[in-house]
Amino acid sequence: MTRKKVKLAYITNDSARKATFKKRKKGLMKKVSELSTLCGIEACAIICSPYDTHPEVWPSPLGVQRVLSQFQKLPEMEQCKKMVNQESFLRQRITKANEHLKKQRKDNREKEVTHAMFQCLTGKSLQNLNLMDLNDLGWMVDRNLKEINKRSDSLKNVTNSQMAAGPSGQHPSQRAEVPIFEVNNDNMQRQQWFMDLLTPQEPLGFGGPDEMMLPFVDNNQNPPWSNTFFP
Amino acid sequence: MTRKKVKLAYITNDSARKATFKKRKKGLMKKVSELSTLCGIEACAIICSPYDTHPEVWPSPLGVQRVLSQFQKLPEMEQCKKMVNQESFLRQRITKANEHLKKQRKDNREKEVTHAMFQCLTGKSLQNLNLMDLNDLGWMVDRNLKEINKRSDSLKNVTNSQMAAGPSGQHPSQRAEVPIFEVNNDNMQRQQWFMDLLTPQEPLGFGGPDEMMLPFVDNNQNPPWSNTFFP
DNA sequence: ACCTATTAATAACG
DNA sequence: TCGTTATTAATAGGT
Repeated sequence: MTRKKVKLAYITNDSARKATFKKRKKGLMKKVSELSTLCGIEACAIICSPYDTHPEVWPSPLGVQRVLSQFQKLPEMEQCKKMVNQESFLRQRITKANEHLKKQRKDNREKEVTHAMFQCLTGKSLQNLNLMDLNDLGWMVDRNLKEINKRSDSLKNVTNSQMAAGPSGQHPSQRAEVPIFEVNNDNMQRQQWFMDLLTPQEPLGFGGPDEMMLPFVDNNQNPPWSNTFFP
Repeated sequence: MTRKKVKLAYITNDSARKATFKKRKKGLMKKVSELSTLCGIEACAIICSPYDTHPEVWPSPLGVQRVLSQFQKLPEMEQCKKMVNQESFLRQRITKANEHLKKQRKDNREKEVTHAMFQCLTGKSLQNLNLMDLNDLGWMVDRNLKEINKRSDSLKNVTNSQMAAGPSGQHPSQRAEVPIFEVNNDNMQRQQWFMDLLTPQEPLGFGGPDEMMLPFVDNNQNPPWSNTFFP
């Protein structure tokens, strides 16, 4: 799984499949060995392939027999209970993959909005952002301001403590307790600002028709500050 | 394999061992599954542990039986041939680890000598370097000069080609074909320079007694430019 | 077979 | 236990 993310499917190219098989068989044996060593348990692996005349085993045929005997002691029904393994295993992987996808989308969205934010800082117009973009942008700006104020407060506290310990600080009276930036939590006011800003238009993304549009924008009306992606 | 390189030994801490077991069991099953899918072969894994009431298997008890039957068809002797697996497996890993160690030492050495080289560029004296250090340093300086000249030549060629295509370049007559820096390959001359430079002293490393000495320096006499580490 | 860019596995921590 | 993150390990594709 490198150079390119591999598709989990039968490799049709013969030589590639053989190469992969050799590499992965080795890797797998190593893993079994490590698991056994690290956790002090018994385990075995058996790999049958057309590339080898007999099955490859770990740790050794006798070791395999030993492990096998434990497995075969199970009554038939117990063995069948475990049968779901295969299916539930795949289900788990699908679930996990979906969760991962969701997270990735959220991360992507955050990156997009951050990008838009920096575009603003370079003076770019907000005209090309649609309502959802502005919504997310506002949410993120708020979050950032809160973090800045939080950081600012903690720095002030440190400074104050230092001044209390040794009065070498200067102009303590100038340290106000108000946030550096005011976080406006008045949604109605902001919504009005949105309305002033928005002119009827098609959604264009940040950079005109040449740039990618923001994906995953559904057309449901999301009220401002009620985000699909955030928090 | 992360945060810290793990020692391949039984994990004595109970909770840590259990956590590792769970993670690695999952990883192992995934690996078996992938190998089977990608290469279209039959394989199975059986893991016995005190954490589970019955052995964990992949792909399913029936799948295991199928694979097992192939394995058990082997005559006793064939099975025993495979017995060496375990031992030869470990031998291979030891060999590989040693190779890795060797490579790491070489890399370390290269970093040390590079460090020394930059120290020189900041005007630091070479007095504290021993013969082997100077030897390696010289080797590396030469190598770098060669690369610089090579790069210089290729750039010149590009420029010349461009000038041939469109004569917009200027002062072509000033482009000499001599290297920017002359690489001195006369070992005898350099050896003399060494002798002039060296005064009887203990080996001190680069930065005086507070800095680490260069490790892996054996006391055998290496003739200049006949390196243990390089190339 | 070896190399290296890249992804995957996972140890430690919260 | 679960999720996160820094780091190491596995390995796909290329030489």
